[in-house]
Amino acid sequence: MAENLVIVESPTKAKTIEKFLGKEYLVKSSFGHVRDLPKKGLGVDVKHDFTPTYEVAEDKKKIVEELKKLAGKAKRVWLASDEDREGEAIAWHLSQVLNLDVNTTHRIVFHEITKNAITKAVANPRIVNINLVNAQQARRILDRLVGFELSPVLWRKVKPSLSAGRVQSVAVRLIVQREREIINFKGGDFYRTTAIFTVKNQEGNNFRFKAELNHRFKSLEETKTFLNTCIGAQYHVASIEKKPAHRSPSAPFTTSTLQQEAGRKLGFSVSQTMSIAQRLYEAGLITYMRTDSVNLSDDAMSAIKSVITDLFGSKSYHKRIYKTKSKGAQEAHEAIRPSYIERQHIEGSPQEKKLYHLIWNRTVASQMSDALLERTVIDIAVSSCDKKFIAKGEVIVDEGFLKLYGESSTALDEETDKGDNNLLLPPVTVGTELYNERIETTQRFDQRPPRFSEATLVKHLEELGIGRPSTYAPTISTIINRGYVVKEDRDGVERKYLQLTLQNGQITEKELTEITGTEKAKLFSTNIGILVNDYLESHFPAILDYNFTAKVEEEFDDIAKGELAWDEMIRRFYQPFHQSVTTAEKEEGSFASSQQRSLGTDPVSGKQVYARIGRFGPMVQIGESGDENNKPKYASLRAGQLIETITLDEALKLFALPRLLGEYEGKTVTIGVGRFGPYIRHDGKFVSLPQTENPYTIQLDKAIELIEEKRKKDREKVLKLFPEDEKLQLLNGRWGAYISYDGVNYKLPKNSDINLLSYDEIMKLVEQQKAEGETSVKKRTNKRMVKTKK
DNA sequence: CAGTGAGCGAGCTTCCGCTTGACTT
Repeated sequence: MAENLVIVESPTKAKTIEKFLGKEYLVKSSFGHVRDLPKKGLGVDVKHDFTPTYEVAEDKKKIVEELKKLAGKAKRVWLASDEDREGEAIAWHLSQVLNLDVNTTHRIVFHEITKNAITKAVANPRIVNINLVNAQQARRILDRLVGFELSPVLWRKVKPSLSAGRVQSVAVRLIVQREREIINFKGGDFYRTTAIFTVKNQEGNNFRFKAELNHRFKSLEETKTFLNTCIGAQYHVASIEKKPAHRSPSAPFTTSTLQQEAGRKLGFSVSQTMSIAQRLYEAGLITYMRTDSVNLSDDAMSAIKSVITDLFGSKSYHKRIYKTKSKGAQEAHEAIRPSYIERQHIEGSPQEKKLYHLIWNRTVASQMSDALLERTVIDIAVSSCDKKFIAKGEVIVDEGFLKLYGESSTALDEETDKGDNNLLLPPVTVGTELYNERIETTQRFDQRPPRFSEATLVKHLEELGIGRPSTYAPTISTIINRGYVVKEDRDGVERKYLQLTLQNGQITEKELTEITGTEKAKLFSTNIGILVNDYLESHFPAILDYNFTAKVEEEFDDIAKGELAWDEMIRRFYQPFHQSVTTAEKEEGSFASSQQRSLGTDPVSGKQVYARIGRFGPMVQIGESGDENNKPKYASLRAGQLIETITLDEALKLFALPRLLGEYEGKTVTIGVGRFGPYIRHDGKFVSLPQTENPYTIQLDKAIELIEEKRKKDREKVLKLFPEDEKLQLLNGRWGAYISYDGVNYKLPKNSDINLLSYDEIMKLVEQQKAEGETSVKKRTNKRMVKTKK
């Protein structure tokens, strides 16, 4: 029996450490926090010094029991949870549930998993730092008070089951505010001018290159005037400037930067990145994936040095120590890096390989030399005016770290519009005459602010110090599950633009079209997200303040230093906060109806048209609510439509469907639009409208034609019927024949001849598959429940 | 794949941070 019990947070970590410590040490994991406030109810006695009630959660009871048993047998227990606020609290909770004396129990920490660090830690134990624990308690209690007092206000004033919190509500606010910036964006247009020049090089060949005019024209007239002055003009090199430049590698990955880069370079979602990283971690291939540290252990540093020297030579090595820039970083771990730098390639799924490769490259590149560049700028004078064309070139003199890790634009938010950079420029001297092949001026438009992707949202939250590495992915899930935001692709729209070309002394004008505003996997605020945000912003501005977290973090720091009592801090916060909750609860009426937007008057009835959120979601309404004799008409908004931006025309269109076309076979024919697009409804059946048909103008005869077509298809679908039981049918589907019984589909064995199968044989197949299905039915209903919950 | 657009009816929902499962498709 081992005399020493060491408790860490992660089971993977436990396995690794056990190897370093040897036989006398048993290393176990607590699987994170072991106790917490109760799942239901506030769990904080606000009347008595905010005393918290802690409980061991149902799913933690087993592990706590096991640890208790082992702790009882061990001679000495070492609490080795992470070296940060949460880790210290885990150690303290452990001491409480395991009945250990908190004043004598050994507390050890290490922020890298190396033999050296661990033996050093074991040699230098301390005891639990109660001030740090208190800072965590304050954090936990504050979050509980905010979340569990604000959410019920939303249930009463907006809609049941909604939620609000210090982190999620600010995340939603960022997205809503950005959407408003986009709505209010008034971009102008301008004309950008480029020219193609040629010059003979030393070998006598023509060298072509591009240059851009140092002026953007505001109108078409100005543009034309300029082009006219260029007819017959001469061009020569006015000046040449060569400048060395350099680029440095980025720091090794933290959780947030890994999520951003995996999103940009590999197209992974934030949660995808985390679960792939988790697998790599559990396989012992990378260090811990939830970290805010950019630090590398000494062992790793020297391994990186030798790898670089081996692969690229010692000239490519450049030792660099990175410092974290993110607010509130706690740095309990290392940066995310390969566990063994020597392993450049791993076995695994394609995704695992890609992510590992990204981590390996980033880590090694972080210790490599700068990339050296030479930037050349050539100014080209125009004989007929004082404007200049500027040709820019960039040549890489020494790749440095770029050998491994390609340029990553730090400004994730901005679409890169770097213009045209030539890789090479001709070897010209000042005064050289240039031949102008063509001048092209193109209408361009100011860019609206970009929408958030998952990764750019994480980036902004991190910059504000809001949320932790372990919560970025769950926070995104929460705001999507609550319906505050949706993640989707949206089609762009066509936009026309002008292009003028001057060639051979002739100016030609062309109108071109492009697609603009296409969005892929972006976060869009919904109507309910906007409404909840506006409610919280107006009633609880202090919580929604982007600096709220930063401010309370300062106080948590004071508590950690022992300069402030945690209950005193909470008291000061709670008094005004609770007051604002009480005030909000006293308010009468529904917030949603107070936010009703008037769109104008309906030209048919002359009544007002409104948009707002109703009982069943966002809608438009013609006429006044509460008018008993003249009830208003209602129509739901379609997916993607916002109360804030819907126009009168769009609103009126919503009332055009469902449309009654007439009767066929004594039953009405109507046109509607549903989840899968426009449809014809007749005799309880639905027929999808093909893309070519317009639901607003289609006529009865065409609809009947489509109904008959569908009937014909359905008839062809039926391969065989059975007189024994009309619920049984053999049908022809996309993947061949199948059985349909009582509305449920079943498979036919491959290569079965449907003409030979008897009724009894087929029913046997149905019974068989029904029985097989039983086991998976539970799963299926589970899935459905999750979906409806969303 | 409807159309709905209250107010006496019962009880529930919710936070943030630590950790990994348990299911298949």
